[in-house]
Amino acid sequence: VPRRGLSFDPIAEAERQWRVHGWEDVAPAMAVVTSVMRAQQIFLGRIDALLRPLNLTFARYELLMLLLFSRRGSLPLGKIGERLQVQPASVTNAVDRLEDGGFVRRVPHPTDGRATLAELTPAGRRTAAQATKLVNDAFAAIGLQEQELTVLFDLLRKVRAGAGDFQP
Amino acid sequence: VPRRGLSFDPIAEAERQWRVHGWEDVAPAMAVVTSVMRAQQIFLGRIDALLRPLNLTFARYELLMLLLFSRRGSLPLGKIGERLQVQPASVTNAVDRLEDGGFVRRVPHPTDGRATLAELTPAGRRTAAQATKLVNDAFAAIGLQEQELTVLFDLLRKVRAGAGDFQP
DNA sequence: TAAGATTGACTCTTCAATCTTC
DNA sequence: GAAGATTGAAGAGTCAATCTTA
Repeated sequence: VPRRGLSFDPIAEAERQWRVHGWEDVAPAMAVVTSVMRAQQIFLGRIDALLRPLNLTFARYELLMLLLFSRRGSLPLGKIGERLQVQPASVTNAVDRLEDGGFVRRVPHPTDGRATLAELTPAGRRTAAQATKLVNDAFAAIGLQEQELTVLFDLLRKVRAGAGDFQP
Repeated sequence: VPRRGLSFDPIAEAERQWRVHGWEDVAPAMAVVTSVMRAQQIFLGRIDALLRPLNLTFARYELLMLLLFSRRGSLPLGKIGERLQVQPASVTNAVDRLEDGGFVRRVPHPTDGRATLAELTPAGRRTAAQATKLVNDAFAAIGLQEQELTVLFDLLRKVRAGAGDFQP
């Protein structure tokens, strides 16, 4: 997305405004929240654009990779939502699309009549590998050094843990 | 959102899987991208929940604050989109809702017949102040120290600049 | 009763097409 | 023709309600 860049950083400018208006104490946190929002928008836009030709989105790609890394190439939908930290409705939606694309099959759970498994098809396996090549290029293009990535990850991990996302 | 936390970090687990499957070189970047996605989800969920009683969302709140910080309390919709880095359609949508809520008025641009201004109403000014109290609490609850926030901001700024978001 | 999954209503986002005015 | 704004369609997310099975 070659949207023309601004001649200044709008988030830095917003932080300045917060300070000017007497909220110096929360200005840095505000800037961080806004930066996270914007970074997410950038990442998602890039990756979704890359994956579009494969009939995938980042959300569906994550689901595909989770299945690929699973022992049997299949998982109950509930387990998927738990791992991906999304609502059941989102899992249903993503699996619907993946099934339409022929990447996944719904299979009844062998022992629990309430549950459904999403199972990778051979096409799903192939496409996951193909998509990973594309996505890896996008990851590499982030432009941070190994150590910076580690610091960034650790800080965000602290944020997530603080929000009760998992037991640290 | 008191969703029960997992007993492990699903993103750290995903990174481990990437390493196991031979993508050690991109695993840290993958973990960062996923962490940003998740942090955004957390922030947005919290803030939107806080603002819901005021009939605001984070997107609308940002627009309100941009107007509040502007010289005249009004800006052309195009300028708003540029500053907030969202599409024109998103601005139209947000202004529609804010207008429904009585926080903003559409006013014809005095010199350019094509353009429209969004102008704060007195209620909009009051509500913006009220919302800021709530949002500031959420910001303060991030749980990072001043210096950590600075480091986080700088790293994300580098990511944004690398994506061509603005001229560094 | 509770768990697993689905559905429908709603919000926010993007994109492409359109309309008016410069 | 190009800029500013709006519209409609499509995707993904939330929540609340529902249906089936344990």
